[in-house]
Amino acid sequence: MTGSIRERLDEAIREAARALGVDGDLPDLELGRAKSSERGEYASSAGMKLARVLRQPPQQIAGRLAETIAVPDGAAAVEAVGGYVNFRLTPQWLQKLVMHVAATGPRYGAMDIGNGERLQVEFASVNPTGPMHIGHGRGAILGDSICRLLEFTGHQVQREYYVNSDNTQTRRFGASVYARLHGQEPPEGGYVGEYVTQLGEMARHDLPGVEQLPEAEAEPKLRMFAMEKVIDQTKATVARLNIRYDEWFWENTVWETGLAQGAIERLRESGYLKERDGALWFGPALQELEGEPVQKELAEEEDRVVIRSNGQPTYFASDLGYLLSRFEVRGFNRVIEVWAADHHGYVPRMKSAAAALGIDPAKLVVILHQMVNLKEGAAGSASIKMSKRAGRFVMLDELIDRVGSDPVRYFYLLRSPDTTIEFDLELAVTQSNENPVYYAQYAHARLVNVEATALEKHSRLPEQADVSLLVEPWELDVARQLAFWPEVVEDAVRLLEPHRIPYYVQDLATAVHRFYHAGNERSEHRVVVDDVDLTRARLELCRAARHTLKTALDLMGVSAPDRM
RNA sequence: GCCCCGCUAGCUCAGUUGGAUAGAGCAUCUGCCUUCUAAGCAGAGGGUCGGGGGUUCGAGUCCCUCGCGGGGCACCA
Repeated sequence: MTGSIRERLDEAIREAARALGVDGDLPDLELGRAKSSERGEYASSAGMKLARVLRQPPQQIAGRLAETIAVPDGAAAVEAVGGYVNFRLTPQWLQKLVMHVAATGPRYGAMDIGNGERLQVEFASVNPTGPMHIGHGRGAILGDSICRLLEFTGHQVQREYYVNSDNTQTRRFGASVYARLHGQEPPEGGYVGEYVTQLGEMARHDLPGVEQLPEAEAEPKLRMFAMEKVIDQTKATVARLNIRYDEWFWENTVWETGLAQGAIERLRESGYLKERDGALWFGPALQELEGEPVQKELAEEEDRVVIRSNGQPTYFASDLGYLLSRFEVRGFNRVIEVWAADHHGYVPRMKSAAAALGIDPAKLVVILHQMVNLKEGAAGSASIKMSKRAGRFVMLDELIDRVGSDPVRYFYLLRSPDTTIEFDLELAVTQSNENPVYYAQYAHARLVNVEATALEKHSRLPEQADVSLLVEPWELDVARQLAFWPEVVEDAVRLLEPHRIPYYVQDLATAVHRFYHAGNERSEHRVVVDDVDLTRARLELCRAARHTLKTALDLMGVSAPDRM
């Protein structure tokens, strides 16, 4: 039983369609979850889809499909209604599924989609000029969960944090620390947060003599010192959120290893670079002049500076070397970038750079998530963009302190990357008790508890569960939810959308709570009853649900406590 | 001005390539704890899916257009 039941039903109906004489390309028969459970769990609009090809009325086609189709394992009863073909999962199949899930345990839903593909996910790479704020938390949690999903589905994932160490921002940061060290205000465009002053104090202590050095000598030392402190803190913050990185990759290494220089050289030779106004520019449009067609998407990209007229490279130059590091030196088949929406304009530039370097731009996948804005003001109406430079932000650590890692992760993962989050810290704190994460965790804790109770009461339970005893609607409802899990994983991975997981968890937890509650209504519906066979069968269901709940929570990086 | 994202119940949001009466959580209201965990269960109210056109058997979903909100359009990242 690998893959989703949805997929197997889809194959079955396609086969039936071919048997009806549809040859050549089959249209998508749109087999998916039925909107209303009264019609079963799955439905296909195959009748309508094939009406044109078969030149028959939809109703008739659906009827013939329902007669022809061979559903694997007797998984579902098939019924034609109008032009639709509806599938209702059978109790027998659901019962068998419970056994399968209980036996598979934490691996239920895991599938080999990636075939061991080596890929890198780079996420939450913040300028090392200050602590992470709640906006960065979104990218960090999203990226981490994407990694978990990919790992769960047969990909070999490397998790990377790119430390932007060599740029105008970090130099301003160094200059700001220098100013604070000398009791001065940070320079124009510098960093004003309290932590800058603290970094200055730490430097005074840890870098003896730095105070006496002239700025030109002191600033690079202070910059490096401050960046390392910031990265140390970033590592700690991220660890609190149960986020793991394999590599903290420093930008300066692409220069020290000559990768950036090599990339520039390669582009120069292939005619993508030109000098203008004393600077070196990258322009994919140049290639077109030489008769080489350029992909439309790339051709729209404007020229970008690689080396400034003052001789300093831009971050873009580093990124060229960084591309080579990942695709050529380290040989990842694909790289997934998780960026905030304010970087969206950078996507075509990176893709065109990749193409110019001879890297398939399709292998550079960019996931954009919208911003997290601060909600402030008496009316609570003003939406403010966070700014590290201006010291106007809510630190991620503060949020974790006040709410806790699990609710924070759940809160962020619940939202699709496409929606902007208006964040109100006070509201988040007061509402954390209503965070749906507890609902799911409680379901898990209940299952653990009831399983323990069962083993306590019955010292000897049958080895094998007789799952045919699982006949109550609330029991089969749990099994039904379990049947949906693999397709949820499929969709979440294919679309790289982890937010599908918490919504599933909510549904599964609801089924579990109802199942449990049936025993509160009438004691004969409890898991632990006098009848050992019945107890054993329900225990099997508990195990199956508990494993799946735990697995889903794991994919979100959320804990599954044994008691609450 | 150009580009990207959003607009769905009072609030916060789901809704895979268009499918049959539009969903969840929170909030509000009504019931349910001597029982395996009440951080729970059952029920109720609540909607012109931002407005207007279009495409077709069928549109929250696709196209056009307008409005509102967020984010970009650097020799910042």
